[in-house]
Amino acid sequence: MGDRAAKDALFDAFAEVARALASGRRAEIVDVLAQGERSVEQIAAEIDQRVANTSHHLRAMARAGVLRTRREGTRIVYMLASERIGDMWAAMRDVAAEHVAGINELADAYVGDRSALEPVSRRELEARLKAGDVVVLDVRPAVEYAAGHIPGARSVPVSDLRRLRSLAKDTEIVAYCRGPYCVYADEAVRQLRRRGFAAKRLEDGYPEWKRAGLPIAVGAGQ
Amino acid sequence: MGDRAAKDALFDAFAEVARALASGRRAEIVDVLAQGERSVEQIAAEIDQRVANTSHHLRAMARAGVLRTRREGTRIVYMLASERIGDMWAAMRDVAAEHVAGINELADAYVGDRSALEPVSRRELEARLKAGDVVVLDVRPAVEYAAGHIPGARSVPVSDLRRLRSLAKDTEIVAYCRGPYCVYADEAVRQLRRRGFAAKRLEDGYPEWKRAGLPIAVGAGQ
DNA sequence: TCGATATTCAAACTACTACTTGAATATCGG
DNA sequence: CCGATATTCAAGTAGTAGTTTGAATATCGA
Repeated sequence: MGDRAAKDALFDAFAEVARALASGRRAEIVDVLAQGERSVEQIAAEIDQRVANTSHHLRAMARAGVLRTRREGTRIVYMLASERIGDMWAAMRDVAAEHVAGINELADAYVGDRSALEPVSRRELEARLKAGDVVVLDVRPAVEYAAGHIPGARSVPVSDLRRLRSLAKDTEIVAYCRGPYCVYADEAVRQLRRRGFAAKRLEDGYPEWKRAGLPIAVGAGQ
Repeated sequence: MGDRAAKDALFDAFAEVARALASGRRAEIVDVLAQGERSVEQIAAEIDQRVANTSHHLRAMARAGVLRTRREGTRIVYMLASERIGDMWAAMRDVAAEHVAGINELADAYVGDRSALEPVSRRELEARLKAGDVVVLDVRPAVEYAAGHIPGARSVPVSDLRRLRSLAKDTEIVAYCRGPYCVYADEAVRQLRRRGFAAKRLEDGYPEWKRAGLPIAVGAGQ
């Protein structure tokens, strides 16, 4: 007991969890799976990688314990092993946002200039939802809405946004999507503003809302 | 905006934070620094590594943003960049405890058999501290006690435990140390029991107590 | 300024990791 | 059982990480 070899082995095991997220592509995978389970092919498409390479990453992560699989007919569906993985990913992202030099420049390069988008905090959105003076749009793909969304939000994937007609010009709109580094809500807000609506984005996204213990709704509804 | 290269760069930056903890030795370093700042030499001693190698790890971690340094005369003192690093380490450890196959066997191999030690939860210790029917011992080195401890706890490093005299045989003792995988409290409980005391250990340690937002005290006192 | 102490650098070796390509395996619908 | 689809395996390459050794640098106290 207490010898160096045993201690090393224990901490190596802890480190394996970090190693499972210690590559940009694997971080992307966790970010995608935080929205819900996906097949290998879907994940490969989202992270812009070959299927074989994606499969390799997925298996490694599953071996490390952070992912689980389920068979669905001919395809294998991967998912986060538990919600605690999402907590860890959020902690990691927050640490990066706080401490990694240049992360803001990288974020800007990816999401573009956000200064005009006036992000709304969770707390503020919660209050305004209660007051009922805001229309909330979930601009993620419809399957993600169905897997869970903010109660009262309407599902309008960015791709369908043009078809949106039934909104008074004077109602204020808040759009949300996958998280702080997701561009769907940005795109939606820009488009809505061009059409004359008063639109803002939620500062983060659905997973953060859920993680904060705020009420959620599930199903295709609305 | 939104192109693959920018997205890859952003997520690579997130991954760098994970990479900073993706080795057993670096995980040990975070675990040590969660107790308070340390010089390179002290850290090297705690993780049983050469100073040069330790320095190498420390610099890499500082470059990634998870550590900060301070000069103190001839030595460089390293510390966690912020408490959020500790949160991330805790999330990582919890994920490992929940999902990594064989982690319990590795932990047993390191800390020995704990089944007889009857760990006490934070909640329970809090209640019993309020009721005043328990003696709490902080069995970490004295400097760590001084950097922060549970209010009302008495500082008795394991090495000094033999000298402890002034305790009635019928008072119940709860010992705590650095965390769930720290062996000081285990050793203390075993020793106290051999001497006829009713001793148990806190299930985790001081950092978890603090992270849970429970009251803490600072200073050499008592 | 000089010696002692603490830390970092440089070079070298070994081992591992990410990604690609092409083949192999498993399931489903007919 | 067969073909089509989805996923995984195997082998190879290029690049990166962990550790060791010995030298270099920086600060302090005299």
